[in-house]
Amino acid sequence: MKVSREQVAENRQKILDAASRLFRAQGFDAVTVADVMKAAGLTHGGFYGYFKSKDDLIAQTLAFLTAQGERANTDVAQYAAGYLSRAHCDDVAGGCPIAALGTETVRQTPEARAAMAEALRKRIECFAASAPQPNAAIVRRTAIGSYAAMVGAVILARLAQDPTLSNEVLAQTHAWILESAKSSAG
Amino acid sequence: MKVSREQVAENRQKILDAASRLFRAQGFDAVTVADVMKAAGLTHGGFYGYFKSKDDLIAQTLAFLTAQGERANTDVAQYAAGYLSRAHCDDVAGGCPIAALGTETVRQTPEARAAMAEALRKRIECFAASAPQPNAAIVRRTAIGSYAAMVGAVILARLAQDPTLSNEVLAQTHAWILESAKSSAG
DNA sequence: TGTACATCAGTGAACGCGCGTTCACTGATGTAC
DNA sequence: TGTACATCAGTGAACGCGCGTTCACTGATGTAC
Repeated sequence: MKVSREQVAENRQKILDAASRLFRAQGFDAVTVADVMKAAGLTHGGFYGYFKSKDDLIAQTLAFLTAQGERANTDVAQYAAGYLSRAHCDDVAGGCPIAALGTETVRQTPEARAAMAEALRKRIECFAASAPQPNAAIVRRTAIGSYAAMVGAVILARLAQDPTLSNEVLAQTHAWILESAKSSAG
Repeated sequence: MKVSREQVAENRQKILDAASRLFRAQGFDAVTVADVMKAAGLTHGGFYGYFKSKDDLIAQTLAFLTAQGERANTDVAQYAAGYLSRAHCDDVAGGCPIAALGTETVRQTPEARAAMAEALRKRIECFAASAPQPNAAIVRRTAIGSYAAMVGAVILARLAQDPTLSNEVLAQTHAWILESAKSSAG
């Protein structure tokens, strides 16, 4: 049955919310269109009223997800403290989309990749803009190096099966980033 | 028809070789058992004479792949130069399995994850063992931080659609790693 | 060394299943009067 | 404001298709004598 226009807008959000959590938790291939619709409280047949295809859903979910991430914490040190916490590492479904889906997104449609590429560009600019250093080249280097280390560390920490090693990867990378930022600032 | 024992051993290598390239290039889900067997010059029916299941192939391919990576370059700086080169970044099919399959391996069977976890542990130990520094804590921190940054940088560089940004991520991360290693050594 | 036979690696058709996608239908919504 | 009707969001059965996996069969291998 037909539903109100407000309901339609709300349902769209619910679908994107459900998809963004499911994709991060299980990956693009393991999540079915029916899974997403069920998690949003709908049946699978209605899906194509909202999206052109599953690929379209993937692209729009990544755009939705990376747009959310922009209410940002601009300071590298502060961002790193949250990013490299055990809580973030354990929360795959609610955490950074690049750390959850980075390697598989490389093989998705150009539309899907564009969302990630844009998020990356903005994140680096955001870090660089918030640094107090006068030397722009060093600021940019620190922004890029720190961000790469954060993303890599969370992926490695999730791969490590030994909790001790996993914690060590997070903690040591965190310390390393803080030291590097300090030494290039001084 | 039956084939010689040597041929069997050779076929097994061909299957693992084909799988290791295909999985890195296309991901675990997009590659079918038939694709792998065809690339190895066989038909799909013979697959189950070699492996228990597709999951078993995945686990054994990762073990095969990470065992290969051990003929290592132990020095961080030298390793980073190759790892952060454009050639390595462009060669997804032949490059680092963690950079190609890291985020999707987190969701694979424990056997598959174990291969990656073991490779990670050995890589860190290898970097740490080759460092000249007397302070073991700093050595380990540099090993972990540098490796995280390398893995993250290649994933980010592959995600960036703009070649300029992609190159910048590789080059700046490389410079950042060299600087960090120097400043903690001095 | 030669011969006869059991073994078993490889083949390709077939299976079941679950996926993305389509579609005829339903009934609440929202518009026209 | 009330009524009549066109619209269209949502439903669930159905569709093709491709996947992982199985299996009866083939014929070269390698062993036993």
